Amino acid sequence: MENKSLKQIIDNRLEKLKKIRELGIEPYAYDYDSSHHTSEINEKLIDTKVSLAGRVMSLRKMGKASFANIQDQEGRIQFYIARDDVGEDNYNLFKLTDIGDFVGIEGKVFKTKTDALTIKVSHLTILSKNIKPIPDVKEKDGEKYNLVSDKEFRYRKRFLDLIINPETKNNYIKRFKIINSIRSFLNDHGYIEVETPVLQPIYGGANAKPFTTHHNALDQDFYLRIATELYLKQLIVGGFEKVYELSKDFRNEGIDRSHNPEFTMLEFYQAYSDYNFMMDFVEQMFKKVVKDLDMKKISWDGHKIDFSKKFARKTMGELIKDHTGNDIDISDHSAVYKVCKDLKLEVSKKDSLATLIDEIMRRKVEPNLIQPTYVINHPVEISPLAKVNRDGDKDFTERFELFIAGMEFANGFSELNDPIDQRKRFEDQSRKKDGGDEEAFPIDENFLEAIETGMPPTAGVGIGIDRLVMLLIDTRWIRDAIIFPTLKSLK
RNA sequence: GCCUCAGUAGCUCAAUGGUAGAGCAGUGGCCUCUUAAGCCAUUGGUUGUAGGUUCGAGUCCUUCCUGGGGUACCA
Repeated sequence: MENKSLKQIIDNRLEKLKKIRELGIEPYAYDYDSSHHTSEINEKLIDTKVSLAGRVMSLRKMGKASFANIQDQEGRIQFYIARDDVGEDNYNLFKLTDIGDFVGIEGKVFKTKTDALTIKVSHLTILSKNIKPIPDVKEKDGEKYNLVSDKEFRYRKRFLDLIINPETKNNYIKRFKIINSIRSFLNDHGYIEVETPVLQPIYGGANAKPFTTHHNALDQDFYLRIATELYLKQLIVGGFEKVYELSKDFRNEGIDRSHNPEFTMLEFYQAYSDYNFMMDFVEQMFKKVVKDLDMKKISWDGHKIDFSKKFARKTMGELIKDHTGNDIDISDHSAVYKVCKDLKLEVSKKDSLATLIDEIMRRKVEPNLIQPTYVINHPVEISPLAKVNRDGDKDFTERFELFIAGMEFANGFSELNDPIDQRKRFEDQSRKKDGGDEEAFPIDENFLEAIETGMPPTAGVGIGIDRLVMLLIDTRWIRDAIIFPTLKSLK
C-alpha cells in the first residue's frame, strides 16, 4: 500500500484528471497520428511541421511558456510550448500535464539559442494521464542523477526500468534480432519449425529436476518439459528430416546469475547427418548471427572473442593435457584419479571414470575455454542419448559441447538410434534415479517404441538462447537477457 | 542450499545509542530560450518484519521477509 506522500501525489493527479474532463477533454485518448519519431528529427526538418507522440519525461515551466522533454521508442526530444502559440485553453491543458503523461505534440522544428533541436508546439493533445508518478531521473551531459540503483526494482518493475533506462530496450531488441537470425538460418536450410508439448506425462532429454503440475479433468500429473529432445526425435522417426523448436524449458533448480527456472532453448535435428556435420553447421550459424547483428568485435566480461577463425575441436584428453599438463589415457581410471588428486579436486576413488573426467573438465578446463572451442567425445555414462564412437573406445560418444568465454553454448551429438542400446541406457538412468539421483530421467516407453520403429542416422543440437544473448549483449547476468526474470513473490 | 552484505519520504542519500534531515519529485506563488531551469514558501516518515537489550534504538542483539554479491548443483 502506498503511504501518505505517494497518496498525496496520486490524489493530486486524480484531481487534475477531473479538471481535464471538466475542460471537455478525454485524458485517455483512442489514437494519435504522428508524423515522426524523435530520432527522425534533424536539422533538415527545421521549419517543417511535425507531430510526435510520447511520454513527458521532464518539465520546465516558466509561467506563460515552458520547455519539456518527450520520450518515444527511439529517444527523446525537447519541445517548447508558449501560451501565445497554442492559445489560452491549450496552455491550460498543458499546465495540467505531469511527468509521466503521454502526449501528442504538433509543431515546427526549430533551434533554441543554445542550439538545441526543439519542437515549437502549436497544439498539444493529452493521450494518457499518469496517475502513479515515475521516478524522476535527471540527466546532464549524458550523466544520470537520482537513477534507481536497486536491481530488484528494475526486475520487478521492468516497465519502469524501460522508461527510466530506455537503453535497456536495446538488449531485448538485440535478443529479437538474434532469434530472428537463427530462425531464418534454419528456415533457409530447409528446416521445419514445430511445437511439442510443454505438459508432458513423462520428462526426459536432459538431466534436471522437473516442475510438476496437475490436470484436473484428466486427474493426472504432468511435468513441465525440461527438454524437447524426445519428442523431436519422434518426428524424425515419423519422417521429418529437419526439424527445430524454439522452446521455453523449465528446470526446478537454483536461481543464480546464469540460471532462470524458465529459459529458452533451441533444439534441432537433421536426419542422415552426424556430429561432424553439426559442428560445421553450428559454427556457420553462430557466425551468421554475429554477422547479421553487424558485430565487428565481440567482447564478453573483458574477454575478446574471435569469431573469424575456425572453431577448435578437441577431445577431453587433449584438453586435459593442454590445460593441466597431464598427458594421460582418459580411459584409465587410476590415471585419471591420480590427476584429480594432483589437482586437489574433491573426488573419491569410488567415483566413476566419467565423474572424474567431468570434474577435471569443469574445474580446470571449461572456465579457460575463452575462444570458441568444441569439446568432443564425452564419456557414454554422461551421454545417455548419444551414439558411441564409430571407431575407438566404446566408452566414449560422438558428442560435442561448444564453449565460448568459459560458458557452454551448444550441446550436440550423433543421436543414438540403436534401440537395444537406447533401452539399456534408459535402464541405467532409471537405476541412477532409484539410487537417489534426482536429475536422472525415467524410462520413456513411448520414445523407445519410436526408436524401435527405426530412426535414421540423425544429428541433433541444443543451444541455450539466453546464454547466446548474454554473450552478444556482454552481460554476466541472465536477468539482463530475460525481460521478466523469475522472482520470489513479496509477502 | 550455504556464506556474506543491504533495506530510512515516490526517487537519490544523510543522521557518535540522545528531537528522523536534505536534494529532486509533489503542492502554492513569481517567471516567454529553459535543459539536473531558477527564486520564495510548503506537504510528505509505523526507518523491510516481529521480538529483545537500554532511561532512551534508524543505530546494538535475535527471528523472519525481500534483494545484491559469492559459492554448490544445473543450461
